Amino acid sequence: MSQNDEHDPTKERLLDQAEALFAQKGYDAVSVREITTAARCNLAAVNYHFGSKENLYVEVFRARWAPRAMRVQESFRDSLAAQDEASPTTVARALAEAFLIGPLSDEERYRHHQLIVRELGQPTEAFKLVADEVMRPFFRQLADMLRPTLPKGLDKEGLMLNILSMFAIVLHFNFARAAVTRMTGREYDEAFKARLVEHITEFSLNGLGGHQQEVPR
Amino acid sequence: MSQNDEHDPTKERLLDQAEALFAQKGYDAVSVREITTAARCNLAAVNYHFGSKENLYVEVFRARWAPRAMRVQESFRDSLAAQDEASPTTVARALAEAFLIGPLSDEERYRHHQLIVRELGQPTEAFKLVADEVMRPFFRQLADMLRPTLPKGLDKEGLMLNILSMFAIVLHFNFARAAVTRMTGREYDEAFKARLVEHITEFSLNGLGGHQQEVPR
DNA sequence: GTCTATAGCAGGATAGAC
DNA sequence: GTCTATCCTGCTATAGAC
Repeated sequence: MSQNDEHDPTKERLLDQAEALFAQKGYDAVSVREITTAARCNLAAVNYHFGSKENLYVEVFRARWAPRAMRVQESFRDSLAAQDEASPTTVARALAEAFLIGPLSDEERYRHHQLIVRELGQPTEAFKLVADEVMRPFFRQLADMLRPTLPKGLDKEGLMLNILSMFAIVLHFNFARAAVTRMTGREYDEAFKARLVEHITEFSLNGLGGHQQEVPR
Repeated sequence: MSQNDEHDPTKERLLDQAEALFAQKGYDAVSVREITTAARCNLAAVNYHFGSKENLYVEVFRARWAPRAMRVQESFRDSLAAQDEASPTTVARALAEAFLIGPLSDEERYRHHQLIVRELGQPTEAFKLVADEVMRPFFRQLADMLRPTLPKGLDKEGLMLNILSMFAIVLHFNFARAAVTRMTGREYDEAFKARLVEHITEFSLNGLGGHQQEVPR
């Protein structure tokens, strides 16, 4: 915590296991004992390295969650850069791809979205970091990309609402897997994820309206 | 629990306070002591009336959450019935109105969405009830309404994905108030909720595409 | 930096008086 | 049906040996 922040193996293991458990069960349902056991270290290690359980939670966001969010954003920008222009179509598709397929493993994606959705509904100390250093800059980029291509009548707030809605869908299909599987009967295999990317792209562009035409790639 | 299920005042107060607290903090962060104190009754009352804390949680969904979901669905059907036909436009608008304005007080809406989103992300015993008795029948109704009006090329699964996406947006704007307020700078007053209904209707119909034209009422 | 041991308190649940 | 008293387990955090 004090000087050599990275590469203390115990600290790293604690962050890994804490993230997995906080994501899976939520902050209150996880005990420090559970974390230290999973990290194969001593009970006192959390307090030694992070000061408190709460601090460890915030540190999970700083040291694990936020960097991973950056990887997703980079993946998004990369697949956009491969396109000729940033049309709403390419932006919507790149967004869906980055968040549903993207650079993360299934396990990482699961953790990532469980953690953020919990923060969205019930913000804690970690939310400042999430909002100010991750969401706001990314939404600003998206707004800058989309603004020139969308109708003039759309004000700044309307643009933000559009972005939030696209996000809502992407988050939901990652977060509510259990419910989606239950309602569609489909597991989250590669085929279904590809199907979801198609759907999200299409819905983000045309809503219920435009299911006739193909979405250009 | 055994015979006269309703109208035991203590039991009712327990359900009310338990719901409020579970919604606000999540199951694990709430203690039985906290609930019984808020309900102005004895610590032992939870175990007497519900057998256990976990059972009380499930009972909150059965006796409070599900009936309220039914009220929202009725409100949706009522505002649709006032329309000439169930076009995608009227369906989308009625959905947004039912969930964002609808028959619920702000407090009820808050509880309702906190509880369901928690279940969506991390299903418990209560999820069976939510999925089988509330979500699935409602989605089926929506599908029946929308099917005749949408393009023929849309298969059953595509229709379900569209419905899930509309839901994702509606849930998100109720659940992630804190984040939405942070990103837009707007409080959830009547004006903003009306704005959100417009946005959701428009986005559900046309996505990013159709912001030029007005949405007919 | 990692360990053991333990303080100190809060949790769910129950027994039994009323 | 409601209460008090209490059991027992588990929790976070810390002190101090190594």
